[in-house]
Amino acid sequence: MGKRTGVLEVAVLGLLHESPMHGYELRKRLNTLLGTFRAISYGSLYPCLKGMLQAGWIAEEAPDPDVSALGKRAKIVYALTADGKDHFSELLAASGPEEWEDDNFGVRFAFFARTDAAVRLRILEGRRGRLEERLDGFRAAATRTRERVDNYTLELQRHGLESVEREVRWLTELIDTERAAPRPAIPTPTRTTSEIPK
Amino acid sequence: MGKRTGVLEVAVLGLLHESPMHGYELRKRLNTLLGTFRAISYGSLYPCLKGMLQAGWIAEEAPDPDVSALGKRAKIVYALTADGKDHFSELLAASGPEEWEDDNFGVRFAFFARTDAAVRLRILEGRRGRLEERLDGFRAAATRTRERVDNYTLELQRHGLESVEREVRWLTELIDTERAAPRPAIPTPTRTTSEIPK
DNA sequence: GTTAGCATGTAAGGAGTTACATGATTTT
DNA sequence: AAAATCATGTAACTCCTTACATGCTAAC
Repeated sequence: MGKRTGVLEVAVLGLLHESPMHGYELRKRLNTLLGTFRAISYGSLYPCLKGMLQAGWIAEEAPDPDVSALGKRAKIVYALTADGKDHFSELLAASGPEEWEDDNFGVRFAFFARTDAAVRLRILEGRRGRLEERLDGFRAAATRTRERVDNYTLELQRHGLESVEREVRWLTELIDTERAAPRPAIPTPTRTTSEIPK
Repeated sequence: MGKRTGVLEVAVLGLLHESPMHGYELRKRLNTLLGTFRAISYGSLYPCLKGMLQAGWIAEEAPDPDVSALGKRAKIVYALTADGKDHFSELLAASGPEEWEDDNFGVRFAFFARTDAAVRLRILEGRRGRLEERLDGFRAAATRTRERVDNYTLELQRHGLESVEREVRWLTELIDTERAAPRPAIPTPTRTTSEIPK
């Protein structure tokens, strides 16, 4: 299935890969993972979980018997299935142009520890290339529009340019480090999924 | 009407405020204005123009008679109406929390030259405050999650933190400059709209 | 004369948001 | 006993994108 995989799905898979969790907690972890800016809402998360359940990538864990015995409503804890683990691995193996677009890059980088070293490198270089293209476009536009534009617009463009240049330098450092000492991807999740069959 | 005004609409109004333009050109100017990253597509722009026409903020200029005489299809050139000019002024007068959110801030800043000095200052300070909150959240999360997180995630967060700190310094410089020498908003468009009644 | 770029659009859909609705549990 | 925050969801909507469709015009 060519299901267009959004940032959210990857992030959820990645977090559940570490350990099972319920929706509310997932959302909090998601927001620190994605940087506080991308504030995921429940209106996005729960439908997403629903879809992933149907796809068979995650499953509800058996409710805690201690809690159920007390007549309390147990939290719905989700865990990765074997299929979900496979699916996540496939996603982490991808290194096409989409992986270094603004939105995707963040999530992909966040799970680099589990990503193959060669894929890591390709994504870092891809992103750097993308940003360098952007710099070229910027600078070309700057010489074209010079004088026709007020100081504020100019200042905004200058700041934007510097931000991108800074990110390029950051990427270069990372690439150099990767090349000097390529670390293998960490192989196993902290928890096996064998107990939760599809 | 509480019509939720998107980035696109503000940007179009602002550009047409400088001079009338047709859609294709507008899109190019839009993309350099918004920074090459936010690549507006025709599928967004033309429906947006359509809506703005209906709202009465813009109007089609009379086609160039020289071109029409040759039997060629004239370009559709849009210009601000008096209503559109008013509407744009109202938008530029807004300085609420929405104005310093990531998406809006860029456009608002781009048109600072036409924005009232006091409003400018409030937006800059509002944004800085917003980013500082974000820094606090970041750092709190960092101390909470320390050690529970791998090096890549850590590195991503570190870089994000530094980027935000950098933007805060930038804003502080701008605010200081504004306070030292507050410049009045430039008052008139380069072209009056009196010739294009609603 | 064909490729590249100019110019205008529409239809379908994606990835999320806001606002709403509900109720349990913990803290003050 | 009130307020906060934990916890789970749904419905409607927004803003924008992709992919498509069409044709003109300049450059090589």
